Amino acid sequence: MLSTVTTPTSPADAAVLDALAPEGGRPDGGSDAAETAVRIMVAAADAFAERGFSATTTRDIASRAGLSPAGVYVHFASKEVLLFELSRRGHLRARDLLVAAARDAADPTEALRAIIGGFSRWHAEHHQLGRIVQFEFRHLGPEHQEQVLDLRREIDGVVADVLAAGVASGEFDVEDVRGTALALLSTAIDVARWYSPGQRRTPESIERLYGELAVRLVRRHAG
Amino acid sequence: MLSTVTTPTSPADAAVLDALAPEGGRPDGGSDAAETAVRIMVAAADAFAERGFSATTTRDIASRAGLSPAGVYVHFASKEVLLFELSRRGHLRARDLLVAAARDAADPTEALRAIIGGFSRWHAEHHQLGRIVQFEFRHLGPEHQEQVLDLRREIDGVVADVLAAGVASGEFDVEDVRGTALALLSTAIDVARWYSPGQRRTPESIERLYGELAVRLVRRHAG
DNA sequence: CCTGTGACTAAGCGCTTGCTTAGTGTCGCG
DNA sequence: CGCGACACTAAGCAAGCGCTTAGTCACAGG
Repeated sequence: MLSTVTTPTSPADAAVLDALAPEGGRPDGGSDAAETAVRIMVAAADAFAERGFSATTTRDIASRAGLSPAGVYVHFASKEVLLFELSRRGHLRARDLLVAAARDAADPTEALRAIIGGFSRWHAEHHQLGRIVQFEFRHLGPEHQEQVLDLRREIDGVVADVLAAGVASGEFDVEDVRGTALALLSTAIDVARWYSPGQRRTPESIERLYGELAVRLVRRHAG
Repeated sequence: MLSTVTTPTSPADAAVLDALAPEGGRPDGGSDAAETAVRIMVAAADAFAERGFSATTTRDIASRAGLSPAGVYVHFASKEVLLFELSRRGHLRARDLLVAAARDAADPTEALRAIIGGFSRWHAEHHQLGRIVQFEFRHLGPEHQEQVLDLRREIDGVVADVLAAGVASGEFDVEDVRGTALALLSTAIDVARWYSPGQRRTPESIERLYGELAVRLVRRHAG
């Protein structure tokens, strides 16, 4: 809702760590260098989501990660590079989620429900990372913006493809495919802005509602 | 005028000025003090929308407004107060727009089309102010946040009321009124994030599409 | 003419910023 | 043991920050 207050995000959610950790399961404890890098990323994700990129100091990130201010620079060349790494990993995870959901669905209707519901749920569960991904984009340097834009175009493409497939099969009745895709993505993305944990709506209920609304929006009107 | 070098205020849209200027028409030229205050607000809106609140310096605002750094403080007590004034005026205009659109509509269907279409168009035309209103909220002090929240609750209420009226009249088929209102507001709000002038989509086409999508989303399914 | 008012500037204060430098402690390996 | 590699810290630098202070200037009222 418009009136939802953005509460300070609680530190070090398992969800954030989950979305940042490397692909394969850790064999034992993991190397200390890589572990520290992840701890810095989690700390930065917390701080950026709570205060925004520009209002976050490197000292704040360092102390949340249990390091001295200089310790961050052993693992990341600058605050901007740290933002880019968070943004890149966040986009990758979100894209993989969408691609898998679209691939596994039986028909365009179920595909649309799965991708919009899933994307909405992702922005709730990973609302810290989601905020960074969606709202701190402008603080990336030009070449990092370009790399992120490539990933965004992939995400847009998945949604547009599902809509086009539904129109082709006759399940959907959509005049403006790209405009409708834009509106659907907006509902999911905006979840990251208003969601905060511990409120009435859960990621699961958001997934259900938003998946259903997406299907309602595009279905052929039998009347 | 790319070649215009000496203009202190860069983009300074008429749209921004329009949304910030005082209610009544100016009798003659307007007092110089009030005029300067508006010039500062326009400069700050430009800068906040472009770089974000924290990345904007008071020196940047001052130079865009053609003043020395100290000149800003004659009219505004602090950078935060300036943000609040922009946020407050932006919310007021948006609220007035919604209330008027809902009041003037013939039935709930047309009311919904008017408020969601109009709100979307507003976020395109005033995308600078829209970004500040929607995305810089957290940089307000606690009591200023509270004042803005009151306005947001009014805006939420207008949408929920229209949906409830449509359900009552039988025009709409909506299971979760507040959840659907949330999703509809999200599409409109998110326009401020992605819109930029000079692209293919115009504020008018956005108004038409998003108004129509809103109606599609809630209409009774005759099948 | 003098005086008061108020918009505005030049200069700068105290502090914080992102990041660097020089050095410390601990480790694996020969 | 010695040695290099490397994660990490203490201290600090240059630059920039929000905002203040002391004063200038144009002008209205008398």
